[in-house]
Amino acid sequence: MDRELLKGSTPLLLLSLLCEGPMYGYQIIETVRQRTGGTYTLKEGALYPALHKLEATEFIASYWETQENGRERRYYAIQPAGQAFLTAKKKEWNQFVDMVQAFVGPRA
Amino acid sequence: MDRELLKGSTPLLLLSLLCEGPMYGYQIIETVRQRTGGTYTLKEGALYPALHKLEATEFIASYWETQENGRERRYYAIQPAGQAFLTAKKKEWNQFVDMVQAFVGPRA
DNA sequence: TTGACGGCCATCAATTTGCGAGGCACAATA
DNA sequence: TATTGTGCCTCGCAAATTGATGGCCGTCAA
Repeated sequence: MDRELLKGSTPLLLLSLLCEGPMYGYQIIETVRQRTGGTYTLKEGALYPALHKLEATEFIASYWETQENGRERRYYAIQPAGQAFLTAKKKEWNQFVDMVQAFVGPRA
Repeated sequence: MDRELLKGSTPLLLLSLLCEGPMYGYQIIETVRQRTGGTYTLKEGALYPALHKLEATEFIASYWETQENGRERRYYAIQPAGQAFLTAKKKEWNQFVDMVQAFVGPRA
C-alpha cells in the first residue's frame, strides 16, 4: 500500500478505532495489522506522535492501567470533542472520496 | 478540504485526467477547480513539481505547442507506462478506500 | 541462569509532500 | 497605459511518515 495515500488518514483511523472503546498503543497497531490482513502496518513513529497530538487537542484522553502482572499500559479513550471532530472528519472523508472518484471514474 | 488527505492522491488525479487527453498546466488547474465546484483548487506549487516528477519517470511526456496568438503552452500526455501505472494506482486506491471504510464504517 | 523473544512505551533524523508566495512573460481588455 | 488574465516555474516552510534506535519488563526454553 502506497504510504502517501495514508498520510492524512491517520487521525481519522485512530478516532474511529477509539470510538469502539479505549485501546493502548500496541493494541492499536496489532488491531490495524490484523484487520487489514497485514497490508497496513501502522508504525510506532507515526502512531505515538499522532496520539499525543490528539491528546493535546483533547480529542482523546489517556490513563495508565496496571495489569495483573504488574506492568502498565497506557490506554487512550475518545472524548466528546473527539466524537464531534470524528463526525466532521468522516464527512470530509466522504467528500474526498467522491471527488477522487469523480476523476478516477467509478470502481472497476 | 483538508490538505492532508490529498497528499498522495495528486499523481492519481493527474494521470486520470491526462487519460482523457493531453492537457496543459493551467488547463488542469482550471478543470479541477470547475469539476469540484471550487472545493479543490490545485496549486501551482503542487502541480508542476508533480508533473515534472511524472515526466521524469516517463509516465507522461510533454511537448510545447504554439497557439494562434503566438503564445506557447506545454502539453502533457500520458504514456503507455503511465497507463499501466494508473491501472495499478486505481486498484490501490480502491483498496485504500475499502480499508479506511472498514474502520470508519459505511457511508452515513 | 542466561538469553532470546514478545509485549509495550517512546523519540529522533531524514525524507517526502504539499502549500503559500513569489517571479517572469505576454496578450487582451478597459 | 494600466489592469487583468493566461501561462510557466522555483524556493523555503510546515507537517506527516518512515526507519532506526532505545529502553523496560516478563516468560519460556536451553
